[in-house]
Amino acid sequence: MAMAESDGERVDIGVLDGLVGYHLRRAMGAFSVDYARAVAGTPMRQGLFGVMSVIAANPGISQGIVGKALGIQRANMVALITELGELGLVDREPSATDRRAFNLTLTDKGMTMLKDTLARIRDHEERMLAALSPAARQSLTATLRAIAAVEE
Amino acid sequence: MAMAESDGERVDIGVLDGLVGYHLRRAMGAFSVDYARAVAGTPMRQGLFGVMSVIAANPGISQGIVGKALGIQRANMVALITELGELGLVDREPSATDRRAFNLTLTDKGMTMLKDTLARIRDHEERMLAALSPAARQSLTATLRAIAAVEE
DNA sequence: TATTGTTATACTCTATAACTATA
DNA sequence: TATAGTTATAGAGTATAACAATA
Repeated sequence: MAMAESDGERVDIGVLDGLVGYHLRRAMGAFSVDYARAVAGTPMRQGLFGVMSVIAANPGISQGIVGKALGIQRANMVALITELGELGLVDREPSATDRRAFNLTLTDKGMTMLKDTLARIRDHEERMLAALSPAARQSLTATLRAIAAVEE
Repeated sequence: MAMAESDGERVDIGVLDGLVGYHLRRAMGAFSVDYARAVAGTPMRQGLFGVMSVIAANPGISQGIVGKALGIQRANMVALITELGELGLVDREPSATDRRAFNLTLTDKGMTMLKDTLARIRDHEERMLAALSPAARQSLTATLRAIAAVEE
């Protein structure tokens, strides 16, 4: 028990095996590796895709609100939005009501990129979750949502 | 539906909400924040604790095997082992059978640190998983293990 | 005073390539 | 020739502090 693959052997990882946080970390790692493979050749990192998804669902949204929705610090949003602008995926127009803020929208190119990337991600998720029944997937999502909500 | 907290409002995050990878990311983020709080004032980052757990379970193990067990690259193990050595938590002795390798063991201080940190981590996990039944926690662990195992 | 976007900075985790000394 | 440990380096994510312009 409490083993991890290593060559052909298995190594006891000790108390770590009883910790949910460890398995969460490893699952995240596996997901990230396969995500990177899924979007290889495109500039769509996880953060960029997330931002685009929120903008698509809320045309004209400000970048501060996008950041809050995704748990991304204001300071870290800047480079993401700049990059999406340079890629021609997002338009940034001055807000008519608040001269400090910008209204973000996806360009046509951005909408196409979002759709294409989503298809790649759906394939990727199917690979990662192939062993899970639809019920198990829903249960997993609900559980992860409950965990993420623990942020007093 | 597909909302995320933001001030007092909720913002539609779009297609992102249907992706398990997104929720995995957010759950990991919440776990990491609370982990950091749990071990504040100690040097026990997640990686260091993991390495110590494997060494404790396998006294005399080499650092390459520890890395393989945890999915940590050889190159990235070096700084971890160096740091644990400087903290006086891990002993590194030359292997009698392979002059390239070192045998790793926890010092007494290391064993105490492992035990103390484990207590903090158990409290932290209890906080994060309070809403989940024992059955739900077991199911979560099994699911995460299955996902992490998808690494052809 | 508070907020939006910004710059600068730093820490952690992860990844690859190339070296050395051994095997 | 392959392996253990190492060095150097780079990308990505995340965190804080401080500033200018605006509210």
